[in-house]
Amino acid sequence: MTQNPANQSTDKEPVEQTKPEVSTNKRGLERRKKLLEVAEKHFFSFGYAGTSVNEIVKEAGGSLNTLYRYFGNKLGLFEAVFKLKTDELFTPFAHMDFWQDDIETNLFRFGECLQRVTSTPDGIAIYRLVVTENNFEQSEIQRIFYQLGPQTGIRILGDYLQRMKDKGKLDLEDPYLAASQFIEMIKGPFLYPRLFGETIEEQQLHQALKQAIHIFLNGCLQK
Amino acid sequence: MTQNPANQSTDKEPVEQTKPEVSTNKRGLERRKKLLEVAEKHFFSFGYAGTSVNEIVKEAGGSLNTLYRYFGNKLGLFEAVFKLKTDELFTPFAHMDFWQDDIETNLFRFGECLQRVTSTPDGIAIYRLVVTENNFEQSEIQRIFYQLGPQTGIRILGDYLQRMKDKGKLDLEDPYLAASQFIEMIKGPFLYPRLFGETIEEQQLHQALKQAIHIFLNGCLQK
DNA sequence: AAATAAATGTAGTGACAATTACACTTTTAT
DNA sequence: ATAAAAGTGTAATTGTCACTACATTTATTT
Repeated sequence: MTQNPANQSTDKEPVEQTKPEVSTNKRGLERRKKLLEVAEKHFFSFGYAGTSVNEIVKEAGGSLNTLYRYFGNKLGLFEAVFKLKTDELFTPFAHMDFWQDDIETNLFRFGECLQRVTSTPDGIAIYRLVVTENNFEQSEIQRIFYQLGPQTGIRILGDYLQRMKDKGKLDLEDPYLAASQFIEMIKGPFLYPRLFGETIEEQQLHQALKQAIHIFLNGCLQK
Repeated sequence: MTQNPANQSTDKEPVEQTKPEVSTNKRGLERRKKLLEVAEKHFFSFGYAGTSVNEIVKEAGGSLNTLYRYFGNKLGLFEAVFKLKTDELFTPFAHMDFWQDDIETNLFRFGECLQRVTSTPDGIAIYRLVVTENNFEQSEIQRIFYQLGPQTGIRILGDYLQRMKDKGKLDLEDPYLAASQFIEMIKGPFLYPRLFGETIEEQQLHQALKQAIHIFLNGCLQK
C-alpha cells in the first residue's frame, strides 16, 4: 500500500527490534513530548499519509534515530499520538454524571456535552483521522476510537434510557438503539458539513438539540 | 503531499497538455471502458493512495500513454470513476416518488429506499472513498457526492415535511433539519460499524426504521 | 572522573510510483 | 492504398519517503 521498506522482518520470532523503548528521565521525556506535539500538529493537519517523519524531526529537533527508538516506526508514532488525544477527549465525558434531574433536562445536559466534545477542533481532527487514514486495512486505531467514543456514549445514554423504560416512564422497544438514534439526531446533521470544511454555528447546534429532544421525548414519553 | 512530479507546469498559460481527450469511436471507447472498470475495482479495494496507475494498466491492457491521454492524470481517472459511480448510485433515488400514501407509509418507503442505497456495496465503497481520500485538501469530489447524495435526500424529504407542516399535519419547527434528523436516525447508527468492517443484518435495518418512524411520527404528529 | 548509555546530525539506501519518452504497430479517414 | 491519427509496450526519469548506519557529542551513573 504505502511504502514500507523496513518490513523485511521474516516473521519467525516475536520481532524485538521494533519494541518501542521508554526513556526514563529528563531530556528523553522532553524530547518525547516535543516529538509527540509536533507529530500531532502534522497528523492533524495533513493526515497520516501526508506527514513526513523527516519533517517532524526537522521541526521538533532531535534525531530520527531517537524517534525510531521511542516509537518503533511511523505507525507507532501515530498510535501514540492518537491514543493520547483520544483519551484526552473522551475520558472526561465518560466520567460525567448527567442524570440528576428530570428526563428533559438530563437529555439536554447530555446532548450539550456530547455536542461540545464532537465540536472541538481536536474532536473533529481525531474523527477525520480515524475515518480518513488506515481505513483500508483493519487497525487498532479504529477499535480504540470506537470503544472510547461512540460506543461509550451509546452505553451511557442507553443505560439511562433502559432505567427509564424499566420505571415505566419511557415507551421504547430498544433503548440502546434509541440512544444511538438520539445521538445521531444531534450530531449526524453536522457530519458532512464538518468533513467538508464548513463551520457550524453554536445556534445551529442548539436548535438541533432542542428539536431532537422535542421529537424524541414527545415520541416515546409514556402517557 | 503525495508524489506528483509532473507539476512542473509553470502556471502561465491555461495549460493545454492536461486536457483529457475524448476518444470518439470503437476501440478507444472499449479501452476507456475497460480502464474505468479496472480502475474502479482498484480504487474501491485499495483507496486512492493505495492504487497504482501502473497496476491498472497492467491489468486492463492497453498502455499508460492511452490512460494519460484520456484522463490527464491519476486524479482525473479517479474523478471519472467517481462521478460515474455516484450518478449510478444516486440518480435513481433522486427520481423516485415516495409520496403517494399516508405519512407513515411514505416515511417507510423513503426510509427503506435510502437504507437500500446506502447499504449497497458500491454505496459503502463510495462513501469510504469520499471520506477517506482527498480529504485534507478540498476537492470537487466531495462537493459532487454531497450534492448528489446527502443533500438530495434532505431536500426530497424536507420538501415533503414542509408540505405536511403547511397542511397542519405535522408540528415541526424546521422541516429540513427534521428531515436530516430522521435520515440520521435510520442510517447513523450503522455508520461506524460499517466503516469498521461489520456487516449489518437486514433485520437491524428494519428495526431501526420501525423505531425511528415510531418516535418521529409520535413526536411531531399534530394532535 | 571514568565508564556507560542515550541523543544528535548527517548522509545514505532501497522501494515505490507517477509521469514522460520513444520507437513501433494498428486503425481510421481521404 | 496511403497518410494521419490513435494505440501499444517498454524503459527511463524523477521525486518522495520510510527507515538505517555511523561517527560524534552529551548526559547519567557508579
